[in-house]
Amino acid sequence: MFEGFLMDRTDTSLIALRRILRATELHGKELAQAAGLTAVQFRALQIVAETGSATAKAIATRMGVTQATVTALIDRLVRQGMVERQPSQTDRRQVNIVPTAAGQRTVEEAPDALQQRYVRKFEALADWEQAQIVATLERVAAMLDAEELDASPVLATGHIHGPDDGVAGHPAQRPGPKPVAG
Amino acid sequence: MFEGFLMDRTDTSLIALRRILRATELHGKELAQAAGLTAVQFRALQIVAETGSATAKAIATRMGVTQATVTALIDRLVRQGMVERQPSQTDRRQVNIVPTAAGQRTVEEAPDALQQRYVRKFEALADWEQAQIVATLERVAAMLDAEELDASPVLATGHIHGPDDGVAGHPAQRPGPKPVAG
DNA sequence: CTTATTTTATTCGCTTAGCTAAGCAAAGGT
DNA sequence: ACCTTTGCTTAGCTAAGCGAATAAAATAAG
Repeated sequence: MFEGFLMDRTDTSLIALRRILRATELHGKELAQAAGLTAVQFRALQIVAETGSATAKAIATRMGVTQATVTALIDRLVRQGMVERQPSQTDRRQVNIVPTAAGQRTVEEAPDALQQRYVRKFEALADWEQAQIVATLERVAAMLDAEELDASPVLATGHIHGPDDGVAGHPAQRPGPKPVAG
Repeated sequence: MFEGFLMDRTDTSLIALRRILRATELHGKELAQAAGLTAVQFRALQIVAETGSATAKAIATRMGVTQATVTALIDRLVRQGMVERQPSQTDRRQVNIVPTAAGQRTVEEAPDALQQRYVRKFEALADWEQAQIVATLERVAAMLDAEELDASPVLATGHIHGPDDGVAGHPAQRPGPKPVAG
């Protein structure tokens, strides 16, 4: 290959990618700060609020962590009055985590500046431009995640999709992110 | 999913974005696991190895955390034989963190599967496709990060291409993202 | 030159987040 | 009725982060 400029383009794309990551990373903190919760807590609350109720298992799967982690996480959310535990009647092993009024409000009122900014700008684009962006993003995503990899719209905070988006699918592979050992 | 009517293009693009984030997130763990370090540790080691030496302050600034955090982080890297502390002669307050041979090797040999996969696929694309991807990614990045945002190629780890690709630059501004409160 | 201020790193105590391993209780199978 | 799986919790550990309090060196004032 012509090392010269071909390489340059690869670099450029990597850097753009990095900017995207960085922006989202910072956004997470920003958003959590505004809501008075940590990013992880907010994420869990979001999942709960999205469907109105979720089991610990479901949350763990969605977040890619173990149940034990979720237990502690929910403890904190309960302590802050964001969610409540409701033992399920259909299956008494399970516990349904439901948002409190405050929790629901928190999620709904979260500024989510980043996404709003993005959405605003995206929707201001011409039709063909939008189409092109979608096509490219999907292509890049495919290049990165190689195998299929559950892409539930976790980024989507409020509004976006309807209330009862089943979300069911969730191959739930990736049993545990298995982070490094000590 | 309900791509039918509920899923407009904005949604689709957000989901693609989310896939990209997710892939990178997982990649961080993967990479760290291969290197025997956590993602954060690896990142710090990377910074140190990049320039051959860095003060705690510099690392803190680059990573956007406090010095206290860096101290503990470096402790762990020292314990693992990845870096060493070398008191500076020019300014006896500061401590230069330098990589050990093992640490240097670790950074250089890090597989960085994600990036390699991406680069491989990217470079297999037709010329116009590459150009289009670059243009779109930059556009999206601009939509997301709005303001300035030091976009140094931090993603670039073992870096596929040549040994001495510039990379130097690093404005090293970014006074400190002042991460979320606790 | 002496004193005050700022800078750099560390230590201490605490919180969040993550894991594994053990355990209990409810559902299901055979 | 007995195992087995499933769902959640507890307990104990590590990593990562913070702020506050030092300690020591480098600067700035005086």
